[in-house]
Amino acid sequence: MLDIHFFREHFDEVKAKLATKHFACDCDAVRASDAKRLEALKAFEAARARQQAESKALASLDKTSEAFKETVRNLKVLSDETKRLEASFKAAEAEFQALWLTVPNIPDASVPIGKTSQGNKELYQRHPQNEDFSHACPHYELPNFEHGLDFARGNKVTGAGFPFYVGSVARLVRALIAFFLQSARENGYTELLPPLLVNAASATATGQLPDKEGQMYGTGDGFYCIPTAEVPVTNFFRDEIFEERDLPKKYCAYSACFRREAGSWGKDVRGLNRLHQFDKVELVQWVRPEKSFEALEALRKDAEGLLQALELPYRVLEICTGDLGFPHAKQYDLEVWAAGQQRWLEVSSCSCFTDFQARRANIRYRTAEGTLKFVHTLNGSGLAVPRVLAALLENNHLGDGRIRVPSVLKSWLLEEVIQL
RNA sequence: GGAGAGAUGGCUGAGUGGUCUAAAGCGCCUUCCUGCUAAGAAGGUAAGUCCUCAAAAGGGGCUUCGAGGGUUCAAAUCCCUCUCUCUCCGCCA
Repeated sequence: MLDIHFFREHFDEVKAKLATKHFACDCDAVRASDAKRLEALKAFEAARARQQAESKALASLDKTSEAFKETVRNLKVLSDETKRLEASFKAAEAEFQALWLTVPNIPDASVPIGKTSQGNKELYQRHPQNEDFSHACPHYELPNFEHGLDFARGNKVTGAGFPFYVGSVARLVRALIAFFLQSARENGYTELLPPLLVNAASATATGQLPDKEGQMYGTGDGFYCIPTAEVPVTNFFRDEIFEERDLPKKYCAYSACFRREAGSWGKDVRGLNRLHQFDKVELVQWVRPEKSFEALEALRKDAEGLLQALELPYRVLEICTGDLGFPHAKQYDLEVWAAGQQRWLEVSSCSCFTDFQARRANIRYRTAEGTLKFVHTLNGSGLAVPRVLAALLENNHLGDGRIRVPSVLKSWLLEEVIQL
């Protein structure tokens, strides 16, 4: 969430900036609700202060005296009044909080203005040397594709979007995950293996709730299957206070991710392009506020390094205001080129949330001067497996169903070529 | 799943209706003392929020003793519900 004081004092500016995002957010209603709640708060606190002062005086009176009985009679009236004011404050507060949670983060001034993904800005492309796509083929049309990726049985066992990875493809997936984690370690990230279910408080802290409830699988008893390891990992330090000298904190985690992908359909969803369950390594950082945008660039380089090592062509997009996520202040997407499908596939999203998540998750640090401030949080995929796998299968196809394995994976996968 | 015991500040832990403005100890910070160190002395040491103030400092109000509700003029304290932790038993990868 935002800083309410900043919201009050820079109302017009905040309102204008939020309008460039595509989230429904009634700033005027928020402001009115905030004013109403403050008024109710003051009335309630004044009444409570009066009540407590009299109550303190009562304690020193003889319980059998007439003065005692008289004071109790007065206090009964005051008590009723306080309770009435407290109830109306609580109602106003609840109304405000519900509204406040629907206010998205403010986009950073550097973010390009745009209404939809059409407004995203391609910063650059990177291509490996000796790029050769002469045998490229959409991965779902490769000979014997179903041997390595069994969608039919996944469909039988669970449903659409839950494939089995078989044999050499399963080992390739495992190798990719291991490579991603190893790289993260070399870049200074501490590995976590997180819970795959989280509670509502965690999902709220990272901004999935209440905004994206429909995108998550719920267990029906208060838990949600994580849509990304970002959720458990960012919440790892929820309600905690760092010492300034301990920042930045850098953690990474591999996890399965579960997404309903409600509303997605058509050509996009073929093969590995969009799954309900997929594997991903996530990078998360907690940094000092003045370092966050610098850290975002470094984080993006960490993710880009993986694509370079895998010798995959990719491009970097700067996401515009209209395509920016709810808690995001600034975001880059990395898209890999899938030569068979002739299209770009998003494999990483690197984002700075400024203090928006930290405020919700109550993650602070003590400055050298001893004051408490909210940290800034960042995260980025490093990377999402299925689309990287799709690009490898398509770009590295040797023309006969065999797939060349990038040499960087040789520590985890002995074969230089896999056969579907 | 069954039985029992618990949840208090950075930590340990006292507190069974009103002087709780939460004891005491530990830790930490400041100052003093002392060749150095150790020891000692004095003081300080939660967070959130609202008000005051040009701002900061300072001051004041309110909230918070696992969470929520209730009883009462008044709740850390009594009652109810929930969550979590620990011990024992059962089951189990």
